[in-house]
Amino acid sequence: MLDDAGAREAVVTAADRLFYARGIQAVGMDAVRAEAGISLKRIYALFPSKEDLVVAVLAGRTREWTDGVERAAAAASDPRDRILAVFDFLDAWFREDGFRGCAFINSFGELGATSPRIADAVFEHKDAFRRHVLRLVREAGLPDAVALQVVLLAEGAQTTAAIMRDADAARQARRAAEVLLAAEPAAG
Amino acid sequence: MLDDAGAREAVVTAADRLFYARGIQAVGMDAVRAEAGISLKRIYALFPSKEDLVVAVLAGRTREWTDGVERAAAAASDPRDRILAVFDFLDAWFREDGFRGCAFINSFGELGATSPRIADAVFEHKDAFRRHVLRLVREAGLPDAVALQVVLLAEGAQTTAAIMRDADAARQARRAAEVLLAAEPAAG
DNA sequence: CACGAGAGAGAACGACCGTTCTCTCCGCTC
DNA sequence: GAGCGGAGAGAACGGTCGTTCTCTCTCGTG
Repeated sequence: MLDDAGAREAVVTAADRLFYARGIQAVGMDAVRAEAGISLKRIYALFPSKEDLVVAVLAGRTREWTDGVERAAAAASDPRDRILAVFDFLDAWFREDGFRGCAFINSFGELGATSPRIADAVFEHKDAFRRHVLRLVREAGLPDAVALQVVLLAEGAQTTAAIMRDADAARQARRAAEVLLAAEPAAG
Repeated sequence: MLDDAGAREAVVTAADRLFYARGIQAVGMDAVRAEAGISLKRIYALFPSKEDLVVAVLAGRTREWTDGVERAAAAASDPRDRILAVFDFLDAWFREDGFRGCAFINSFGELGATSPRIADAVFEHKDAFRRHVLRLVREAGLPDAVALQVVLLAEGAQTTAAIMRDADAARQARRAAEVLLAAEPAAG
C-alpha cells in the first residue's frame, strides 16, 4: 500500500486536476476518490475536510509556480531580462492544453468570500510573487514601484488569457513591461 | 403588486448583492427570494433557472460598468486623460465598502468551466471594455497595441486590489499607463 | 354573494454533497 | 489455523440546493 506521503501526493494531484478543470465546488469528494484511487476513509484520515484539501492543493501550486518563475529568472543573465522572464514563463503556460487561468484567482472568486483560510492562501501566494519580483527589481537597480507595475501586468495577463482565450496576452504584457523598465534610469 | 419589469429589477438587484458578497454557489434561491421579497414562484416565472438569473445579473453589471467608464472618459478633455480616466474610475470603486473584486472574474473562476453561457457573458463584458479602450486609444492617435496593454493593467489592478486588499493598485496601474502613453509619439 | 384566476407562502421532491459508518477481506502473529 | 488490526468499498446520514407543487387567500367580475 502507498505510504502516507505517497497517498497525500496522489490525492492532491488528483484534486488539483479536477478542481482546476471544473472548479472546486463542482467536484465532489467522491470524484477525487475515483481519480486518486484512494478510499474516502483514507482521504479523510489525511485531510480532515475538503477545505484542508483545497489548501493543500493551493500550497502545491505555489511550490510549482515559485519553482517555475525562479528557474525562468535564473536562465537569464541580464538583470532586466530576469524580470522579463516572468512573461516568457507565462507565455509557455498560457499555451498549455487545458489552461484555464490562475488557480488562485479562480479559487478566490469561488471561495474567497466564504473561506478565510483559502483567501489567506491566495493572498500568501500573490504576496510571495510580489516579493520575488521586488527582489529582481532591486537587483536591477530599479525603483520599487516598478515591481508592483510588473505584477499588475502579470496578473492582468493571466485573467485576460483565461477569459479571452488569448495566449498572446503574455507577449503584450512583456512588451509593456519592457517599456516600463526602459523608462527608468539604469541606476544599478 | 409589482409589474414584471419592477419584479425583475428587484430580483436582479437582490441576487447581485448576494452573489457578489458571498459567491454564486454559496447563495441559494431561497436567500434571493428573502432578499428580493419576491416569491420563488414569481422568480421562476421571470427567470427559468438560476443560470438565467446569473446571466441577467452580469448583464446589469455590464450596463453599470459601461456607463461608469464612459462617464469617466467624457469628463476628461485631453485624449490621453480620457484613457487614464479608467484608472480613476477603478480607484473610486476599489475604495467602496464591500469591494470584492471584479464580479466577472469571480464568476468566471467559479462557473466559467461549468457554464458556457456564463463564460460567454464574461467574455462579452471584457471584450466590450477592450473595444472601449481601443476607441479611446485610436482617438488619441496611439497604436492599437497600447489598448491591450492598458486593459492588462486594468485587469491586473482589479485582481490585485481584491486579493491583496490594496486599493492603491489603481494608482499604480495609472502610473504605469502614463508611462506607456508617454513612450508613444503623439501621432494624433 | 358566488366564483375563478392568479398570487404568495412555504412544504415537498429528487438529487447531490461532505462526512461517517459498516461490512468484508487481507495479511500478520501466535 | 485462529484471531485481530487495519484497509478498501461503498452504503448511509444529515443537510442543502434547485425546482415544482399545494394550499390558501385575495380580488375583480357577474
